[in-house]
Amino acid sequence: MSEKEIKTGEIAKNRRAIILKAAEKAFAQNGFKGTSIQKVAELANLPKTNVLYYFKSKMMLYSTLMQEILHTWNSSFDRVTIDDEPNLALANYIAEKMEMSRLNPNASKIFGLEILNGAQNFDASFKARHKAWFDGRIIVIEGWIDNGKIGNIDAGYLLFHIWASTQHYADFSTQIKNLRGSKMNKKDFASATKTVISLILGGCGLEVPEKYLDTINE
Amino acid sequence: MSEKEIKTGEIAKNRRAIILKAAEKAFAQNGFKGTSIQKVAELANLPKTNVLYYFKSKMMLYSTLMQEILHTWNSSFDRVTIDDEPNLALANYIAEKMEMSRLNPNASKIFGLEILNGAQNFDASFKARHKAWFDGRIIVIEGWIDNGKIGNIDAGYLLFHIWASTQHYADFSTQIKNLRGSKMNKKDFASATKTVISLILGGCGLEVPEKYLDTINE
DNA sequence: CAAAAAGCAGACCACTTGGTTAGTTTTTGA
DNA sequence: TCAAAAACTAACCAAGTGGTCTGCTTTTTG
Repeated sequence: MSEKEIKTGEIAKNRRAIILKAAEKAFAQNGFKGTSIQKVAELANLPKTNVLYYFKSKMMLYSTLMQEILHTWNSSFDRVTIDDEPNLALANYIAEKMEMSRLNPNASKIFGLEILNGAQNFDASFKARHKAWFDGRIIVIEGWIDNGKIGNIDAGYLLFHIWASTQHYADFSTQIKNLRGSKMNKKDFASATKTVISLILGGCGLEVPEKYLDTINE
Repeated sequence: MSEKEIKTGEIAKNRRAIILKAAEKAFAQNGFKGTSIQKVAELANLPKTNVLYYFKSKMMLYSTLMQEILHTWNSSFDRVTIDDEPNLALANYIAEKMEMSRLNPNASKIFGLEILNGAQNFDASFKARHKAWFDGRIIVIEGWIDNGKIGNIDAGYLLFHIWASTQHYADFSTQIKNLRGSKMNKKDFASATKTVISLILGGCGLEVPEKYLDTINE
């Protein structure tokens, strides 16, 4: 347990977590190129060399963080089949994505930045898995269309639409805050989630599941 | 016509345009911090000092570019009133935004990056104008709701939804290309535009205007 | 056609960058 | 108790950063 392996002691785990948290904040604001190790170190309240002690390079730090983020990217929609009801499956997926934007905006931002600047740091294997997931979900949605559970719509654009409208609440939180006058709280997110679900399901000609229906006094 | 003013000769205009084009590309990929003057110079095929001859600092270059981008941000929706038909007004707005994503993806990306990293380079006056625009549009949409032209919906979230789903096609073009297997062409954009319009208008309970209806063989 | 203005670009500067080395201090487990 | 392992960090380095200065060339203009 020495030399080149990742340290697993208590202190190491702790420090690595602190550094990753700081890195998440930094990378979310300025992307990979725009973030310096020094900046991460400051946010973590550690000397720069300490950061490099735990992560051998900036790239290694970024990759580790990206790995962690992608682990949290799973959702119940992964396991939806043609036998499920599209309105509930889609509504749940949207709600999950909105919750992700609320609880983990920095992870969303990093993911968004990464794609925006060309997904240079996604390896081929991830891209392939992502495409396989996408293709699989398309098949399910098209199955719903075929057996009349949902109106005719381009399944790919529908997925893009869902990603866009939910991720927006993380990526553009600054703008939203400026325009609304204050940061969105949990209740606001619940309300926004209902609106997004209502818009998209309505657009697909689906009924909104009861649990996502608007309460009367809103 | 000397000393400190902006040069207005033919060569100057030409060079400034070339540099701005290069800067747009560079900033769109890596944001303000992540972009070096050297990189812009390379893209413009000019020595670094020549870039600094026309723009006195990196910040000045970025500000000029941002100013230009914001000038193109206007749309017919700015002038929509409560007397207009919401379905046509919204459909046109969505179509315009999609066209912007198609023709000017880099501008969209820079705008998105700027907001994502906290809108640090937007001055207070722009933020105020933007908020005034937003508030004005909210009033129009709520007017439509009040006189029954459109179902009850949170007007702010509706606008966010439109921005998100249209801007997505610029910001996430890399992902879209990877998943679809090829870059979206003009026809694909037309199809995506129809889908987005159909989703959002459908979600609002509005009829899609004839000119944005899907053709049969799609 | 010459003087003035504009355009151009190499040399240079202080500072920041990612990263290494080498040595010290702290923790841990037999 | 004490040596080995882990944690830490100051000093340092080469390369890249934004930006200036200076002097040359080209273009414009009276």
